[in-house]
Amino acid sequence: MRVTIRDVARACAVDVSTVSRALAGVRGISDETRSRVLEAAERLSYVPNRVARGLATGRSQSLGLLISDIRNPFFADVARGAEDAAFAAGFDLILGNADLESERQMRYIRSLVEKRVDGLVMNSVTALSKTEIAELVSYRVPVVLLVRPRSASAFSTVSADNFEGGRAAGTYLLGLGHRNVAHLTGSPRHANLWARGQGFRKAVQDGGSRVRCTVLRGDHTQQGGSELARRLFKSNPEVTAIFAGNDAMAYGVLRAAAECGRRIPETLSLIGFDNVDISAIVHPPLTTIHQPRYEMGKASVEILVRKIHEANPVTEHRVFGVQLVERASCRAL
Amino acid sequence: MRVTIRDVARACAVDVSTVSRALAGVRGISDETRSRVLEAAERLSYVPNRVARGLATGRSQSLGLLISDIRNPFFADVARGAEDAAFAAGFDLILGNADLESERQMRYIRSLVEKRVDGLVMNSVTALSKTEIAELVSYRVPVVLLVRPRSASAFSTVSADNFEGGRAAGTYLLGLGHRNVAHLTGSPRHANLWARGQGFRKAVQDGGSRVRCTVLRGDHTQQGGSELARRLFKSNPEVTAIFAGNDAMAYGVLRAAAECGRRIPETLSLIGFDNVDISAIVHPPLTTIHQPRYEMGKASVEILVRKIHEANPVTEHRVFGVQLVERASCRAL
DNA sequence: CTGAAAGCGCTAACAG
DNA sequence: CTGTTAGCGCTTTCAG
Repeated sequence: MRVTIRDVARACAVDVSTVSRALAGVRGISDETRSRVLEAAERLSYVPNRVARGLATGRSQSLGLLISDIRNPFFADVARGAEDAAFAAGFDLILGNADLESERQMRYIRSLVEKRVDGLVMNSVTALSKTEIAELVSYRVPVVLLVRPRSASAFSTVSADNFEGGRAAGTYLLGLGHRNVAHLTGSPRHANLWARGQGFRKAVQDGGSRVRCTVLRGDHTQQGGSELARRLFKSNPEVTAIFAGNDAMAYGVLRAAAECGRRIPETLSLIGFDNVDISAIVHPPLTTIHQPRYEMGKASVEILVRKIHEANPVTEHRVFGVQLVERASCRAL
Repeated sequence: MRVTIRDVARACAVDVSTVSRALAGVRGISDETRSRVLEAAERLSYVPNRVARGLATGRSQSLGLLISDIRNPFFADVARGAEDAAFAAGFDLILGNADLESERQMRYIRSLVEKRVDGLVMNSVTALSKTEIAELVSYRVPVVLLVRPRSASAFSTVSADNFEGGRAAGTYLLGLGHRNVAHLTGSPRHANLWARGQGFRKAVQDGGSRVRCTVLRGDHTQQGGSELARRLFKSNPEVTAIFAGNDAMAYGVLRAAAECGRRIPETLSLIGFDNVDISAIVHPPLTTIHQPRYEMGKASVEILVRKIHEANPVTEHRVFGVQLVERASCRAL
């Protein structure tokens, strides 16, 4: 049997409540008894039982992190930021990979609620139906989202300024003299990709009427990028610049370009979005839009923790600025 | 106040213990009362409290995953495998990034033990001192390690066959006709890297006396790979093939080679270890040794779960085969 | 098959 | 400042 608070109490002839107080480090206990208790606890190698504590206090000191896939480097960075913030605040982080599948996502949510997590940071709720979202809300657990849903909601959010990023990409390309540009992106239901596209479109519109802009949609993966690029090269061979919805797609473009004999950046400029680690390693080094992933993860649990501690929590929306990282995949016309 | 098992009991005029039995799905309860209880639970939107259950049963149904850094794609894959296996077995996974810092690692271990995790999968214990390991053992929590320590220990392990991988790299290079080869690696304290080097050395020895093999040690990072490569090009300019201890180092070599005007694979063959995702994207696509990361993560929690359920658990050592993935960074002499 | 009762280990008023 | 007294919500003997 494990040594409990009672054993410690017995060992120094005090009540368990006294031990509890000493261990909790509250004031209102004499220094002498405190150190006596602490010494005894140490000697008996007492290990507090947080689940018992959790039952008594109603707080588990753990948070849930529900993302689509930790293997996506974006989420790995976010997770690290989240984890560091949680660690600093004395919380543990329960990880869930939900693949944006609503059923899997709900199973996780229920499981986490049963474990009484004190809060939840989630990738997104876009895969959830209205009733599922209602269920989530009914659990009354503080939630921070990493994707700002277009509909208003009770959840706090942390996101990057995707719109501005898209616009920056557009003005950069136009500034380089490109007048026949393309945007390769994913499903319009993907809020982040959508905002990037909108920003890009805005830049193009502001660039005057002489610029041609073709938009192609497909899978927002390397594979998808390749396919779209090939289609683009056929339908609009005069295109001189591409804005890919994310870096993965940009790598696909890189591939397709190599196969189709289009040299980057000599005859085709390419800009991505994300600034994944390998962007600097790939050939040619990819010009892209950087979003502060680690900071976003960190901020999301900081907001969450604040929300947990506050009496009547406010829903907060924090958007992080993005930054164009100029490398070698774009060239002036 | 949340609805508890008592509310459900009251609602169908039975005792809480009956509700408990119905919910647990044990036999020895009439189908009629069971369905009545289940229906009431549903109607009241009862959400079981797993921390209370945990206190009563002594099991938390959660596991700890303690790795150095989730941003390392190797661990991201492992984590995903671990998470999938945990999910399938009804366990949650608490993530900890310990950076191989012993203090941080111990803080996590203590915190996880306080939370009464049912088991622990850890990257490695090599950063821990003898007393720290003793402390870990004293907690009597089932542990699976992802790095097989060279010393015997009470922990189960899951690892890749690093020795065989190193040997495969060596025989492959020799088979290509290379007779002046180099191995760039990290600290000899890093058990995996060490085994790879030993395997490589073995292949070289088996290759006869006419092959020259220089070994350089530094940081096992891209940066480190670059520096070692530059040093190598100075000290042994006739080298025709390099085996990098991991892919990150190989990328560093790629960089250094480009800067020093050595073309890969034309004048220099390069082989890595890990088969990180980008290996296929980088230029030239990297020939490397693949280890089944996802499967290793999966296996580690499967072993852990088995260990948890068994009465007198056996420590198990599972080693996964590796595979040479031939791409375009090596050429016959 | 079901109810009663006694905890699991800890916290939190409330007295003294 | 410390002890007493109730629980937190659930499981689990032990009777009936």
